[in-house]
Amino acid sequence: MRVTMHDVAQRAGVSIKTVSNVVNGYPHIRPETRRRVEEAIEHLGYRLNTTARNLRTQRTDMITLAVPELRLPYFAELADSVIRSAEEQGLTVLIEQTGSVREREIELLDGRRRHLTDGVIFSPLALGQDDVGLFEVDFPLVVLGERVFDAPADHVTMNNVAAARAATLHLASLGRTRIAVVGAHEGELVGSAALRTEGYRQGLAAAGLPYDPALVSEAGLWHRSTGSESMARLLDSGVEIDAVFALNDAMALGALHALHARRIEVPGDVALIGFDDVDDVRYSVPTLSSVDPGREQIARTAVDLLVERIAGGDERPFRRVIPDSRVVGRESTGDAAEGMEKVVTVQPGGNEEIVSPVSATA
Amino acid sequence: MRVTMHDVAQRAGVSIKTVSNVVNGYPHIRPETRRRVEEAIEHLGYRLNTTARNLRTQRTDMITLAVPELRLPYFAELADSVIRSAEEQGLTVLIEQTGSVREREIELLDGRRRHLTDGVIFSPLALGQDDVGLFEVDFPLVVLGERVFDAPADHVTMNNVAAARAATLHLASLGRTRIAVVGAHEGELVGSAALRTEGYRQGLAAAGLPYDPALVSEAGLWHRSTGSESMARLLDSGVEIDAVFALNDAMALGALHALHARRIEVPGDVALIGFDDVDDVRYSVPTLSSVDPGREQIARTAVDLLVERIAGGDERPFRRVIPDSRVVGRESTGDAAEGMEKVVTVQPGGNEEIVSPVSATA
DNA sequence: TTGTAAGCGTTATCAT
DNA sequence: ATGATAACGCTTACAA
Repeated sequence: MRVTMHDVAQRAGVSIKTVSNVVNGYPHIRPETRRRVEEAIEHLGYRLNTTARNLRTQRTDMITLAVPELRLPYFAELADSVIRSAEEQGLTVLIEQTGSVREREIELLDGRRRHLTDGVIFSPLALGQDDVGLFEVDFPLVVLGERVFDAPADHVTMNNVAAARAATLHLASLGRTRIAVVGAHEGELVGSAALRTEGYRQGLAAAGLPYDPALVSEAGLWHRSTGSESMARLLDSGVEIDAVFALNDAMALGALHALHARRIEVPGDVALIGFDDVDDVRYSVPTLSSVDPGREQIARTAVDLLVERIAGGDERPFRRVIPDSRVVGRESTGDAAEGMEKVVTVQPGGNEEIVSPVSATA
Repeated sequence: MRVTMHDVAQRAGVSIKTVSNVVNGYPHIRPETRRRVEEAIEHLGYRLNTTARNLRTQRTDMITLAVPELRLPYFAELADSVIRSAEEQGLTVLIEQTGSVREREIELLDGRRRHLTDGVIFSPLALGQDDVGLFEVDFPLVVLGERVFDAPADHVTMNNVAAARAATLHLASLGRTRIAVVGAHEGELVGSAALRTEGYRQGLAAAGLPYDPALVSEAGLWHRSTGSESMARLLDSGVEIDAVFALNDAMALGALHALHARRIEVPGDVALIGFDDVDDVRYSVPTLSSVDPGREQIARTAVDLLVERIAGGDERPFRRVIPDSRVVGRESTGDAAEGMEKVVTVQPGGNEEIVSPVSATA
């Protein structure tokens, strides 16, 4: 059988409590006692049983991160950042892939796995504003993204409208007047697509450009393939275009691919900007301008909020945090080359921390 | 306080054992009893406490996947595949990022977290053949990659030498004679770099081309940035080049970037092939030829082997499995465009399953 | 400073 | 088909 604290205690000639104290770094232990215990631990190859501790303490020191898919670079990088932040707080991260499947996202909230981790950071993609009721859960929860607002939970999101507006203005500032959008979701009122499209319209208006529906191209899932297809459709439609705002970087890379296939020069013929500022865009040909939504800050904030909730009980109201975002100009909008990107902060002060009117109930 | 089985039992007027039976789908229960229990569960909002179950059953139904970094697309995609395979077997995956830090990799093997999950799939990057002794652990372990061979554990790896040889021959078959390597590790005898460089040399020999050290460029970590720098050094050295074999895709994308920065045409002036076949390469400009090491199969096999070890005790000898790899020709080597890649399987039958001479001891 | 004993919420054994 | 009860390995009052 496995070695337990009892075995260690026996060999060291002390009680199990003393072993526990040593293992947990309790300070008031006679050096000689500590030495004997440590010797026994070493000799027997004892390992603390985390499960037993978790049961007793009612904590796991694990948190769940639920994202659609790790193969999407944005979420891989987000996961990386969350894992690092969690580690600094002594937490281990369990990753759930929902695959953007509605049932899986619902399962996540129904508490079936309530006792597996101390809390959940959840980036929904299938659920929407209508499902806001599902977010009233009895465990610590931090919501990410733009699908659901005013859920009874802390929320870290981004300044989508303002950032998209800035991206559009960045294209307009190059003198481009036929600015297309790749990745729109017709008819949607919530979510990244709706908000970024709204920002695009505001940007056009601010630049004095007309809004032309023919310039807005749809894409379902925001992958490279759909971006490529969405761009291709736009080009095949024969509409005149001199700039493209892809609503995320994956689609921007796909769009770049489609443009290249038709021997259209970027940024010569068509300027291009994406959204997310993933690692990829620094090494595409040409390098891609993008909007950095403050991913690092999102991850850190989410972990911090969750840790507060886990530790502090449920006394404070829910918060919404919006990190700073920045437009990063690279070659695809004729900006500086590697290492010399042109960076513009979107709406400084936009990261105001809004205290939600809903009070905690969890 | 939280709702436990006791509370459910009380409300349903049965014993706790019966509740447990219902929860675990034990078949021999009177329908009426089951109904009452289910009503009580529903009414009280009871959730099974996984931690308590884990303590009692000595299983967690979780496995650990330890990779260097999720932001490296290869590992993000591997993690995705592992999570999916694990899920099919009812397992949850805990991801550890080692950051290729030696101490962290050692910690992983020292069993400190022994009881957190049922087993570990480990892709080492800092440890090497000299550390093979550390792999003698008392928990189920599957090793991935090329850093360590003949460890006392199951091992899923790839046919590095043969695949690199095939990649090199693919370049030679285009009539290229000055084939460079990006990403070599001078002096190393184990690991992907050494094996792939060896395959490169074999490929040259098979094509009747001389080996020229001036064509071999180093890179430490295999990132886009280092690939770009490694390529740049090669170009700055003035040596004549008409093809490049980048030892992974990240570096290939970096190399593509460096080539473009110097207005060198791919594949016109220089043909380029990478290794890993990550999603990225299908959407770069031009699309990138690569070697698919069978990532899906690697993930599935690793999970299967681990599950066997967890379930079956330790009776069978350790196995080494080598999935099929394929050379996928795309635009960067003048091959067909999107959707019509030229695919060549490397050494069919190369996935022989070698039973290692070391017997199980775990 | 260290020991004793109760209990965390399950599952498993053995009755009945 | 169901119940009583003892573990699982740890932490934590409370005692000493």
